[in-house]
Amino acid sequence: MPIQPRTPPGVLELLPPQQIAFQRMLDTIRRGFERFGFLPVETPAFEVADVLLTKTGGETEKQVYFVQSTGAIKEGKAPELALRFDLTVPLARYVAEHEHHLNFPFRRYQIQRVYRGERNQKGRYREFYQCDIDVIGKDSLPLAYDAELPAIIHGVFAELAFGAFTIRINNRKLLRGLLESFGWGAEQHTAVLHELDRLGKTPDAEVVELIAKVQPSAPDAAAKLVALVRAPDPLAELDKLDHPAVAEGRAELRKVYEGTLALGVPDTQLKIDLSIARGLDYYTGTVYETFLDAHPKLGSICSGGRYENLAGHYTKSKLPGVGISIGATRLFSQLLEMNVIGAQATSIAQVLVLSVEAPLSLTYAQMATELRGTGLNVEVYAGDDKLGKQLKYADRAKVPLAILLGSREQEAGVVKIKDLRENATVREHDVSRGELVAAVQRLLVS
RNA sequence: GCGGACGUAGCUCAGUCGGUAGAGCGCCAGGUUGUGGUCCUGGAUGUCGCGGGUUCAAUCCCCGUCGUUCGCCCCA
Repeated sequence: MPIQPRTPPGVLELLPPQQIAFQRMLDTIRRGFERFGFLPVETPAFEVADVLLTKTGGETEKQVYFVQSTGAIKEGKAPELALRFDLTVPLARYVAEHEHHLNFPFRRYQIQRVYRGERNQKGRYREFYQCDIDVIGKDSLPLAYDAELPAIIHGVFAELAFGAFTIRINNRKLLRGLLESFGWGAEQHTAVLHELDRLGKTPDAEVVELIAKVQPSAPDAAAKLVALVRAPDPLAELDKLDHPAVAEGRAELRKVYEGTLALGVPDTQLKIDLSIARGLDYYTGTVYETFLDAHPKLGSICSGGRYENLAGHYTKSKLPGVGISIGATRLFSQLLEMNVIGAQATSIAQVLVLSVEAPLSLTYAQMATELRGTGLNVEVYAGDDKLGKQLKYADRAKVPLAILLGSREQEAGVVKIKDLRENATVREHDVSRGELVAAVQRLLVS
């Protein structure tokens, strides 16, 4: 009895047409990152457990997969290794470990899979890709880098062409100052920011109630806070507030906003939004979220921010950074489902050489090599299946062109190029053997 | 981690008030021994998610389990 084949729950495994589309998406992201000079980094899927878990508190730890050798299991030892649950913690370890070999400000990108032991649900995977870019400074990092990241993201999503999108930016110094100006202590900030982050997903009135619940001392303050955050020009409102932290955050936010515009991001796609708080409390300054205008329900498809000290657990050096991350797996699967991403098959091969007559197989190989020599992807159909079957294969594979050469063509000194594309006006072209490559190239650009 | 819904062919789903199952699409073959995507004809495929219980008899009722899915928590 064979074992029922099945994928483990919570993974996205694709058939080739979708895999090609996904790969293209990652390629675009990679190109976008490299255009700004970021350097590639890869780290292992697993880390030494205590190194990985230093930074994290209860919530994350519950989601970590531990890796254990069979020997250690037999001895009842605690697992030494654990799978990474994001790329930021491995980056901190990487930078701390290789500090003296890196060139600061260190600009790295990393596109790899991460693992989380979550209860699986739609759009929540246990294995998924993150595409991270971060800039790490030594001792300090100019604010100009905070402005560069949205520009990179803008470039990437413009090229991905998933439709109109908006990058929303905010500043946590400003938010904290704002909460202080309300007289609220630092210990309550995280809880309030967490509720504030719901704006946009949850009705304003409800958010007011939730904040009032966390901060019951001042019931009307919650409403005032939400009104301020939702104001059409919140920075102008904040100018009226005389508070040092608010002033500092406001100045940073303005500088980042203007810096990003200067890098060519249109102001229609970059918005200051004081409701963007981000759940993660290690962000200390600028924070980002990105939304597709036509699909607000997806939530943020790309987010990040500034952190004052990346690797405090691993080194005494002060390493501030700013980074942003695209959750590629979730984004891809959701866009695929909504038909934003074309699921139509495209073949990797541009040309398929058919086997019309077995004795000519060496000629087929020669033609394929010739075509590959010009940079084309070429496949040869081996074997003596009927032509109909070979063409059916070509059709399903969505190969644009098939090459036919039998004794009939050979005697006439020609090669037949069959155009299999839907919109082809001329289906078959007889060209002389010497013109094959040129003819194929001409057909492919048409 | 908590609560609800669902689980029948490769896919989408129908069905049986309890008597071991069907459609469409897809797949394979032929019509077309040098021509795919259209058309016509024929064909194959299911331990009715898994385990247990009730029953003469369970795909159907009950319990458990696994999986999927929706909401909450959290997050990409």
